[in-house]
Amino acid sequence: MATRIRDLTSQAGQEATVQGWLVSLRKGGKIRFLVLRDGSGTVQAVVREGEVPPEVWRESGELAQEASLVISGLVRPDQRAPGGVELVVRNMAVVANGADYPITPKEHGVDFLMDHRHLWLRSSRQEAILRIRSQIELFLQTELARLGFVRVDSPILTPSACEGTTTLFETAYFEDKAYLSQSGQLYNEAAAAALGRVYCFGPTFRAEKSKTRRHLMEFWMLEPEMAFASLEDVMDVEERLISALVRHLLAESASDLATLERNPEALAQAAAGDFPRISYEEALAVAAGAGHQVAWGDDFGSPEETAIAAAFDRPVFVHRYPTAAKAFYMQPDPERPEVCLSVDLLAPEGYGEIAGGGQRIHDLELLRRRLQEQGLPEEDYRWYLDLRRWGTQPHAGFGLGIERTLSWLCGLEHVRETIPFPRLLTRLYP
RNA sequence: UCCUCGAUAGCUCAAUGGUAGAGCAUCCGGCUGUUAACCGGAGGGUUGUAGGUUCGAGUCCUACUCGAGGAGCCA
Repeated sequence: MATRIRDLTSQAGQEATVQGWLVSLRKGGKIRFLVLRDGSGTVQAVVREGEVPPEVWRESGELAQEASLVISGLVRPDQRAPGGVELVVRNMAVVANGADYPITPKEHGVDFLMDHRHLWLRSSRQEAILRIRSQIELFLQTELARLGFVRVDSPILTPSACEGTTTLFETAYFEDKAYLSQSGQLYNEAAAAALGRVYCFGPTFRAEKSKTRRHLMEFWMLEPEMAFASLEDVMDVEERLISALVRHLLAESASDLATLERNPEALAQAAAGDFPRISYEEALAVAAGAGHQVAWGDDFGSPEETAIAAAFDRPVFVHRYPTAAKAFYMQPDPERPEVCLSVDLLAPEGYGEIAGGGQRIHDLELLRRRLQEQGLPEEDYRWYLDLRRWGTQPHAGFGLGIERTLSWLCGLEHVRETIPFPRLLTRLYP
């Protein structure tokens, strides 16, 4: 079994074999430096004429970027080697050489990189982002399990528009039509009445013609749902999850964050928890103070969200939006029915809304009335209404957008880098 | 759908309306410690498409195509 490059430092003075891809080749007259990567790290391999078989010497001079290699040699600490350890090559097998690799160590434009996304993934920045993405997905699920949540997968093919508002991708379902899920929430509510605390995690689809750095047509959402729970419970769980996640990443993904040049100081406050909780009306005042006048009843646009978030040093909850501005299932505040028990979590530094949720309507008649008011056909929601006929209870949940969260945590310019193969308004390739 | 900006070598970019260039990549040569190595040489172009103005258009005008950022909508 070959050694992974990140483990080489512990094998100084020993022979080792590594397998990987050529990042760069620097040639002297009788000495060559091969930088190799294998997904766990990079290492410099040194080839000297006369110290390797003649065919290895010849082949080492003909290698192209991204050639795949198996190299064996002596692991030797050396101040001159990047990372402090290098591999003195004794032998090398060329698994595959190449030519004219499109992505060079120089600058490239976005369109070019997106066209070569399948190769772009090999760059150190993309590696770091994908590792952090994996950490986030793993950690959040582990943490939810610790809190007693059960993962219940919701369907991706759905029979009709669940929320009515957003545009759905339509697909053929034999003689019928089906739509790609835009949220697993309604199904989560059914599952929560079975298991108490549940979450779903999977891709969601929005056929909106959005073309900004915060939008994808296909993105991943983590949606917890709790029976016998309130708006306050939602904020408690969100704050606990996010702050624990930030602490986890600062500890476990420090080197990847460093690769991305993400300053840990920018995340220190979020790691501390204690996220401010302000009402929609308080948020209106904050926006107005920053020069953004929003009329009561209107939702915040992106510039307003950014201004509100900028007033705080950590993520901020904005709760109790106008009922009319939110989805039909949001529970109106019993004391003020014109606002509902909803909450958005806004990330700092202009990253905007990363989570949205709230308390759901549990009263059958109120829910029917809200469906009617929004012009939604009751027969489409028969099973959803059933949840209020038998064993109904106050329940609440939220959806956390993985890509926006990742974008914020990594300090990225655009969510397109947070998902391996982004689906954008004008891009379905590769 | 709307607003703004853009498209020149494989890539990133230059070029007062007057002979289309550079760096990187590629190929050839040199160099025994390189760090985005360096030095010398070579090849590489229907300037997004179609029209127009002009003695002359990469440059000015019109339309279209494609892309980027933003708005709306949202996570």
